[in-house]
Amino acid sequence: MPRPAKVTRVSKATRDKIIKAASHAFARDGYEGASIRAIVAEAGVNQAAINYHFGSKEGLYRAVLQTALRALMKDDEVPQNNLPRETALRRFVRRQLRPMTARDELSEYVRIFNWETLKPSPVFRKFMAREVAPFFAVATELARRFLPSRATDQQAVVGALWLFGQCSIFVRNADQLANPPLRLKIDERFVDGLADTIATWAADGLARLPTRTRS
Amino acid sequence: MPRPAKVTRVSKATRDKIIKAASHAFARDGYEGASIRAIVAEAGVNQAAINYHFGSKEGLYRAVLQTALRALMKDDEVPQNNLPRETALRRFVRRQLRPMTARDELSEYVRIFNWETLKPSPVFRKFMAREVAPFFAVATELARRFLPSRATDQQAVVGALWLFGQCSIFVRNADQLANPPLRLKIDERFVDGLADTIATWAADGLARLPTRTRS
DNA sequence: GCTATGTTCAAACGACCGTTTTAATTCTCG
DNA sequence: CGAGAATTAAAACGGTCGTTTGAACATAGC
Repeated sequence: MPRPAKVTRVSKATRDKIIKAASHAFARDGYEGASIRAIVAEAGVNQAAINYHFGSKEGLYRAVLQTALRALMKDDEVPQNNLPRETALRRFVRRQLRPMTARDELSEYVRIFNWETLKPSPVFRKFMAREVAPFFAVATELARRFLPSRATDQQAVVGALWLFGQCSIFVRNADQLANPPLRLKIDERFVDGLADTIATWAADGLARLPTRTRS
Repeated sequence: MPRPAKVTRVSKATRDKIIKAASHAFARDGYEGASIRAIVAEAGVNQAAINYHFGSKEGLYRAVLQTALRALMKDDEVPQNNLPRETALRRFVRRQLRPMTARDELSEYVRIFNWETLKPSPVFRKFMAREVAPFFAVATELARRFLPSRATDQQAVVGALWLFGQCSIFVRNADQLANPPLRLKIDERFVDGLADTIATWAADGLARLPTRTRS
């Protein structure tokens, strides 16, 4: 099981092609469902290249998760505390909804994480346990700006989770919304309006968080 | 590919054992991830029994979906329109949250449907397209009781979906909530409180559905 | 009890899986 | 340029998958 020591120009190109194709495959079929043969076919590289460059399928998945997390956190890492909380919330929601229309890398990454929430892979558990924390912290901070000052940490976490949930349900079901029997036309304007709606609901909901939640 | 003509006593027992084990497996690993060999091992039957009784893995999955849907719709089919809308909403939410604590068949069925929302199987698309409709209609009707009278059908559908989403995100992440770093103690009392919270939020949110949503 | 039919069983088939091996090719650098 | 390392390539390995086969077993009806 040789592994590259020096990283040459060509090998980097191969690595990038593999990761790109692997993101496609893992997003579409999940970790177990995606096959190495399908990935190398799409990437146009040899099958052994994956084991050579990443050691194993797990190693490749680790690399994809790394790439995904970096891309997803890129703009969220700087909490927009300088903005009015309503504006910050609206932007957060809109960003979460972006995969509904943007069929780009970002929506693939979101899908990979959706797979992980349903059946976490061992790779994910080990690798992500700490890396996701700061990403989640942004949402928690955002939620706290709307919560009553007496809210506990746990309530803030629940609020943040609630926030993610309201967005992700639409992202997850975007295709079903677009198809019969609903046939919603999901374009930028629709998502903009939806972001307004969710932001409004969420702001109201967080502000009146019942203290009974942790009864 | 022989199939049973008469259904005898013994064959029904075998069928039931298989369906029970298959529900376990499909809920845990999804349709593709679950293997026939694992199912028959858990059921304690021969491997060929599945092809004999259900024709194929797809046929078995169809039977499981049928069982699951029947169980999930059992009490929801009768819309509780005689109750005050707040009570009906609270009960609906509480029922949706039931799998958080009830580690019984019902929670397995919910998990199977979670798999399908992430990657619908051909079986599901064909079989469920119409069967799910009445189940979803109950939620839509419930949402409509809170919406402004001017709300369109599509807004009611979005409201219903929003309702499902608020519940399912907690169901889906129940395990993560219970584990570090949160360590929430998810018992009946917690879920009761959570149901109150969600019902309150949802009632408020639906009542002030912005008309811009369908811009 | 015998026959016919329903049901179970062990074994095998071909296909696909992730990984390894071995050899050829390409690149890097003195 | 040429030696040595890095990378690609093709083929094969062992394993699991869903399905099929053909014989053994259990059951029902006359």
